[in-house]
Order: sequence, then C-alpha cells, then structure tokens
Amino acid sequence: MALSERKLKILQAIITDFINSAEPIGSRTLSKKLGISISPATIRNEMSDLEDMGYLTHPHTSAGRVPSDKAYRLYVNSLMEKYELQEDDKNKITARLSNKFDELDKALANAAEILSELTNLTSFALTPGVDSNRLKYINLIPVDEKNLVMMLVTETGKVSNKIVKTTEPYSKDKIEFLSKFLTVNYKGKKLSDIMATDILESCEKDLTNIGKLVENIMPNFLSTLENMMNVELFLDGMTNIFSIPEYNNLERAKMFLEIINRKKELTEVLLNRDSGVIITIGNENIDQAIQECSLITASYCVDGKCIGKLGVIGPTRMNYGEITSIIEYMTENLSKSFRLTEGEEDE
Amino acid sequence: MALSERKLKILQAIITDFINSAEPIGSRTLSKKLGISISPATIRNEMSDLEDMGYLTHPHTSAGRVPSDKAYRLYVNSLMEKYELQEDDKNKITARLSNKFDELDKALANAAEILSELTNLTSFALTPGVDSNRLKYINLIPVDEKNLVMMLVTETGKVSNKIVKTTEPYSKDKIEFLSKFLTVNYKGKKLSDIMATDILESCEKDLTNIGKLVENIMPNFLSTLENMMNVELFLDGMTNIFSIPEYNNLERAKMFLEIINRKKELTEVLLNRDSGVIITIGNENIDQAIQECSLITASYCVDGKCIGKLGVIGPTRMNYGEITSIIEYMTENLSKSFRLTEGEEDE
DNA sequence: ATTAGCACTCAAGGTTAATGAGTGCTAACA
DNA sequence: TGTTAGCACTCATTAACCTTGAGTGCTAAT
Repeated sequence: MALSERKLKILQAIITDFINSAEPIGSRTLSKKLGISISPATIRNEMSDLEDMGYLTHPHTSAGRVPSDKAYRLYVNSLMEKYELQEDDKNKITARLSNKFDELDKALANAAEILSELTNLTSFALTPGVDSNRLKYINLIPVDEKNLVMMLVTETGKVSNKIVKTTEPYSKDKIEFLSKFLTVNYKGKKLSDIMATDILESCEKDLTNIGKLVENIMPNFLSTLENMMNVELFLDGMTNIFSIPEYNNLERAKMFLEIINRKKELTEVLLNRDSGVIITIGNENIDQAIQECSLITASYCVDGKCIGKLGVIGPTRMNYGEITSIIEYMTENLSKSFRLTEGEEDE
Repeated sequence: MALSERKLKILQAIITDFINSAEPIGSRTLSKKLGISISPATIRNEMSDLEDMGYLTHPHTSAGRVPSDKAYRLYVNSLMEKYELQEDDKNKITARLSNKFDELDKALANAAEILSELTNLTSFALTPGVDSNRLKYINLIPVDEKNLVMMLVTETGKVSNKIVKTTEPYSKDKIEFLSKFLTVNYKGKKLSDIMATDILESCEKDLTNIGKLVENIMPNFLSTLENMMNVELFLDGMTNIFSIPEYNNLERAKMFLEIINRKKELTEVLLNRDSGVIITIGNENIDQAIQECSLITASYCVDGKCIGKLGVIGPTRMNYGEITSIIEYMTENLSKSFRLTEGEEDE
C-alpha cells in the first residue's frame, strides 16, 4: 500500500498534534482540525491503514492514535516544515553565548544551560574529543627547588597542568633540556598516538644523562595526557523531565534520571555519533536504555575542527524542527566564537 | 514536665525504629519491641506526654507517632550511640579514596561518589573555599610571539591558567619583568584582598614603561583570580532520592532534585557552614527550601587548612550515627592524602 | 469511495464498604 | 498514684463496583 497524499496529510496532522498535546488523537477530533472536511469514519479507515503500515499505534482499543518511531522518522525526513528562528531569539542566544567564552568549559556549561532553557529538555555539551587533538605546547616550569609545574596545551586550546614533586633538587638546565626534548618529540602529535607508543622505554634510552628527573616527570606526563584525553560532559535541565507528561510517573522519571546520570555511558553514546546535525529517534538508538528517547546532537568546531557536541535528549515526541534549528544555530555560534578567541591565523 | 528515664528510652526506641522503617510506630508494636514490659496503654500515656513536649507528632489521629526535628536533635546530642566503622569498611574507603588523588577535582568527585554509595543519599563535595586562599606562585610563560600563558597557583594547590593574546608582539624581558612585578606585589596575598584593591589603577602608575602589555594582561589576571575564587561543587547519588520512601511521590522528588540542582544556592548554603562535623536537622536549616531535610557536613584540610567540605543531604530521618562516622572518616582521610601529595614541609 | 450509525471497549474517576492499625478515655487494679 | 485492660472511635488504605466518555471497528446505505 502506498502513502497517498491524504494519508500523508492525516499522518502529519496526527504527529504535529501529538507533539503539542501529548494526547492520543481520535478520528473525530482530527476531522474537526483538518481544513478539508473528511468524515471521522474515513479518517478511521485511513488511520487503520496507517497503523497496518506501522506509522501509528494504539495505547489500547478505545484510545486515539499515536505516532510510531517510524512516523517520526518520516516526519523528520520529509513532512516537517523547516523552522526559522526569530531574529529576536537569535539575538538573545548570541548575546548569552558571548557572555564569557574565555574558558571552553564555562562556555559549554553556559551553552548547555541556555539550550535546556530554550527547549525545556535535558541538554548536554561535550568538550572536544580526542581524535584530532594534538599537542601544541609543552613546558616544564620551575616553582621551587623540588617542585615544578608541567604544562600542556593542545591545538584545541585545552590546557592542563600538574605540580610535579621531584625526589631531589633539580637543576634548571636539566628541566629546560627535558622540556625541549619533549617538545621536539611530541609537539604536533596526537594525544592518543603518544599514549599508544611506549614512551617510558624510549625516553629512558635517550635520557640517561638526566637520570632521576625522568623518573619523576614521565609518569606525570602520561597521566596528564590521559587527563586531557578525557572529554567532559556538561548536563543541564535534568529536572525539566518532570514537566514532560510522558515522565509523569516515578518509575519513568527515575529511569530517565538514572540513565542521564551514568555520565560515562552517556558520553560514550555521544562520542560515537557522527558530526553535523544528527537525529536519532527511539528504537533507532543502539543503546537499549534510551530507546524510548530521541537524541538530537550537532557538533561545534574549535580551530576549524568539528569535534565537540551539543544536544538534547527527550521523549520521541519532541518538536524536532524547532529544536534542531536552535541547536544548529547555537553550534554555529559556538564555532564562530571559539575561532575568534583561540587564534586568528587565517586573517 | 521533665524527661524521665523511661520517656527517654521510649523516645529513643521510636527514633531508631523510625529511622529504619520510615513507618509511624504505634504503642502496641513498640511495647512488643521494648525489652522491659510496659503495656501499650502506658506507652500511649508517655507518648502523649512526649507529643505535648514537642518530641513527637501524629500524621493523623489513627496513625502511630513520628519523631519531630526536636527529637532528632535530642537524639543526635545525647541519645545516639557512637557508631564505630568496621575495620573492613575503613579499609575499603581508604583504598578507594587513595585511587587517584593527583588532581584535587577528581579526588573530590571520587569522594562524593563513594559517600553516596555508602550512605544511599545524595552527597556533595566542595573544593577549598576562598577565605584563606593565598597566591603562591605567579608566572607568565611565552608561547609564541603574540600568545603567552598566565599561570597562578594558590597555597592550597589550586592551579589556574589562561592563554593571553597580546595585541602586539611582546619582548621576553617585558613579560619577565611583569611576572616579577606581580610576584613581588601579590605573592602571599589573599585572592579576595587582591580582588578588592583597585589593581588596574595602581599598576598603570607603576608600569607605564611596559605600556600596552599591561592592558592585555591585567584584565586577565583579574579574571583568572576570580576564576580561582570560584569554589566548585561536585554532586553524586542524586537518584538515590528515589529509593527513599519519603520521596516516593513525584512532587517531592521533583522539589528535592530542583533544589539540589540549583548549584549556586546550594554552594552558598554549604560555604556558610562552620568547620568540623556539622549536623543541621530540618527546620534548623536557615534555608527555607531544605527545611524538610537534614544536612551533615564535615570539612577536610588542604595544607593544614580546613576549608573544603564533604557531606550529604537527605530526609531528617537518616542514620545520623553511621553517616557522621563515615563522613568524618572520609574527611580525615582526604586531609591526610592532600597533605602528603601537596607538600611535606613538616617532615 | 465515502459516510452515517451502532455496538463495543476500556481508561479514568467516583463511590462505597471493609479492614486494620492506631488513638484517647475511663475504670479497675496493685 | 502509677499502671493496665477494655472499649469506642478515627481514619488511611485497599478493593470492588459503577459511571462516564472518548474512541474504535464494522456494516449498510449513499
């Protein structure tokens, strides 16, 4: 059976209505709402067909129809009209985003906050990922006779440092040498690649003259690298779940919040998503736990590389058009502001 | 009316029972549970007295009795028996705490996680506070011709740094001079004091010879300081609330989570608490929003200064003895490990 | 192909009654 | 005088039952 023009129209009406009301919609109500006059009975027949085709379901015999994941997918791909953000909203977003972008972490936490407020959903922001992260700057800075600070900066602007305690006083020469050695060997290399090679061994061969110092510093070098590889997840608007009818019962709200709070797993899910605007609906999600939710994510760029993610998670019944526009606009904005602050080599 | 020996015994029995069961307890049940045989009728009389004195309440006429905040206070102050952690538990805690204390933030997040698991409550950890935080180390490090890194370290081991972009190429001499200038002027000073003085003005007087560089750097100096003053709050075990009978309904769970997620306000509340082990019960809390909860916090020390906090929040019906012991033990442990890693001047 | 009509279904909400854990009071008892 | 047994009373909780109304599916007429 093919999807006639009319079927599509009915399906679309059901979906948009359900997105707004969260109530199953019946034939009589729908008949009244549709512009053209089709009788409830006809609509019932069409609905029945749509159900056979897998686009609608029934919570129970005497309830109205509800769109299935398949219906949402069709909706997102072709039925949904493009949502244009108001100029006014755009300005508000831009203003709030540009508040404080001097620290990546803060900017992202801020972005997540804005996003959850605008969408009334749970939002998240993920710091730039590992893959294309390269070391840009390595330095060892003396503090006092037995303490020094190791500082690493990546191309994406991530800074990490650590106080290193040496077992015996060090000479300035030695740490300068080591600093240069590290720079020569690892600058421009990917974090993951450095981690993968057996650094400790190769260093100890080359650096026998510095002796003990290497023993103090290299393990710290590695652990700091590891540290920088850890993407960080910012969540916001968790309690928005309580105002969503679908989650208006303890069991479901609890489940949702427990999933959301398993940050490691959630991060994993997000890291595995492609770049660009990605929408996954209900059972399209590979992860069992979130097959009742939809996820919309988009990636933002730092230094021209699209590796961080911003997005929302909520019930499959969400306003895909509007939310997608918001996220897209926000990530574009973030990308722009990160380019401006971090470096302007291209100008 | 005075609290007779027997009244105390009855009150204590009611409290311990209620802490475990969360159910109002009646005279008959209590009579059976008490070692000595007192008839239900007598217990009823005593209960009635205790209610008049404000130690007990009634959810409704035909329900058992429930301890009031006043009762819990009495319990905590004098009735409660000291809870001794098992050697076994202690070892487990120590082992998990010492896992990774190379970064303060991680160690605290980890501590909060352990604490919420052990208590089945919502836990939090607060990074060291502002008051006694002094600058220990200031440095400006050249990266490339127009970028440098400003690094600040406090006595409590907090490190913060920021990439500063200068409007025009700088000379090494100048930044070294500025670095020394800042060190001479601000090392050992409290962050808050530095923030309070009108730095910009005084600098521009003294530093006319460096010109533009000051304009680039000083605002960053200030914002980085501000940054370091921000204490950070780590929360864990939020969803534990769902397994607590008191919160077994949407409204209350929602309220609780919303309060907990207003991190700024929560931080404020925690910052205002004294050092040492502090227990506040229900209406003893100044903050309206948490007057149905009890808070237990203890402070841990970094570098011998007790300024960070670790604690839990939950219903007034909580196992004060056990939880207090756990928190106390954990903060002691944290203080120890922070002393060992950060410096051993005293040995 | 469309529609009106009708029997049927079922969740939700309201009413009622039974249950039982608990109280307060009174009078008897040691 | 403090303690206890007994009894009437209260009230949250639960289950059983009924009513309502939104909705369906099917059939027969248009």
